[in-house]
Amino acid sequence: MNKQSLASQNPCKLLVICGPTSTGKTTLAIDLAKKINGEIISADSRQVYRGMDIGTGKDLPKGVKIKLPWFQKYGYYEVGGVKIWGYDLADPRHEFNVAQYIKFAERVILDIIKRGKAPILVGGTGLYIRGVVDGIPTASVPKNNLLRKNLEKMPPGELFEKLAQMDSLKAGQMNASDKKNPRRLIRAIEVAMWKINNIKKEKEMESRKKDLTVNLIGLTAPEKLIFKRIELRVADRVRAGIKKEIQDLLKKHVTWEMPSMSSMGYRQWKDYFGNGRSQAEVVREWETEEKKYVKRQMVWFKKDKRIRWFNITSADYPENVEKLVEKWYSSDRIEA
RNA sequence: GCUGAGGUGGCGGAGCGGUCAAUCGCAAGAGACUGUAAAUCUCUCGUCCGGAAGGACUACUCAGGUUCGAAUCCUGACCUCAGCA
Repeated sequence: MNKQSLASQNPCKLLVICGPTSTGKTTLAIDLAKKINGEIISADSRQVYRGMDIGTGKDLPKGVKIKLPWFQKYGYYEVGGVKIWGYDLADPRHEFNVAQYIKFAERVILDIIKRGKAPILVGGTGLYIRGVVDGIPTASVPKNNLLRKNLEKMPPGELFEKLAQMDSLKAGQMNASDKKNPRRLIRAIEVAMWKINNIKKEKEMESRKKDLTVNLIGLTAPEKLIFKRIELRVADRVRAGIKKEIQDLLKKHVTWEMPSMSSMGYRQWKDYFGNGRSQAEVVREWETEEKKYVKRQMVWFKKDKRIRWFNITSADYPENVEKLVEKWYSSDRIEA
């Protein structure tokens, strides 16, 4: 089979811009979108929550409101004439997960392509990007609250034993770290159990295939610079009113235990409200957490060899990205 | 100046005669990740050799002392904090 025919089988092109936090992914994406007639889909596990704007860095210009087409339950923001999807998908009182995200993203991407525009997936949540780009076969296996509750208190060793009995293959694949990770073990058991009860569906699940050609672009910078930016950004967010944002959330019955509130820039304030923790301390910890997060992100992204990295300290990086992207869009060739 | 408490690894903080290179937490470094992913989890963490087992060395403010043996007991010096002046 030659390249031409492969290309015709894969008409959908998805540009991905990823990388650690505060490298200017969205800014770059907006500029690119203007040039290639694109629309942005945010791949960010926190920006999906409504009312969590300052802390998650949605960076929306003042007064911009979400636009909700009457026939859809999700909408977009328009920044500089560019549509951004993927914000405000969920109520912060509810939990949100990759499966929901994938479903959402696939629908929007398809819609964007149908309208003749170029989808640009932008974000720092590696798992969400992977979900869209490569798919996660077990993502559709629903959670089982009763099971989770029952297993909650079980020590990792016992959980592992249980998993080994139900799905020895999966158990064998688990690495040393995950064998001690209760959350992962419980999910694995959940999946194993579901498979036992849904043998037919499992086959269907595996046969689903992606019909996308992707181009992954990563933005980086020297760690020092990223850290500096983080400090500035945290200070900005305090100034912009993160405290009020949190108070508003609390008023709307969002509580500290909810997954949404485990976000950086939120959870650190818990003891500030009530336990007399100082703002300086909150800010310090917030900065530290952001820095640790950058490292985790890099560990994740580094492993994906498809990503082409651009250092944002080189003055001509936007041009270089642009050139690459334009070339990619104009060719039918599939990227390796 | 007096009285009380205390000085332990980058920080917080255990240990209170031997099993202590020193529980634990944080920070730091490395890494994992297939429905919570900004989440969760793992490993390393005095120095040197070793993949590890292990070994060598230097350590619990400083200086002496008691003891077979001291981070742990005694004396003094320096410093910190709290209360009284």
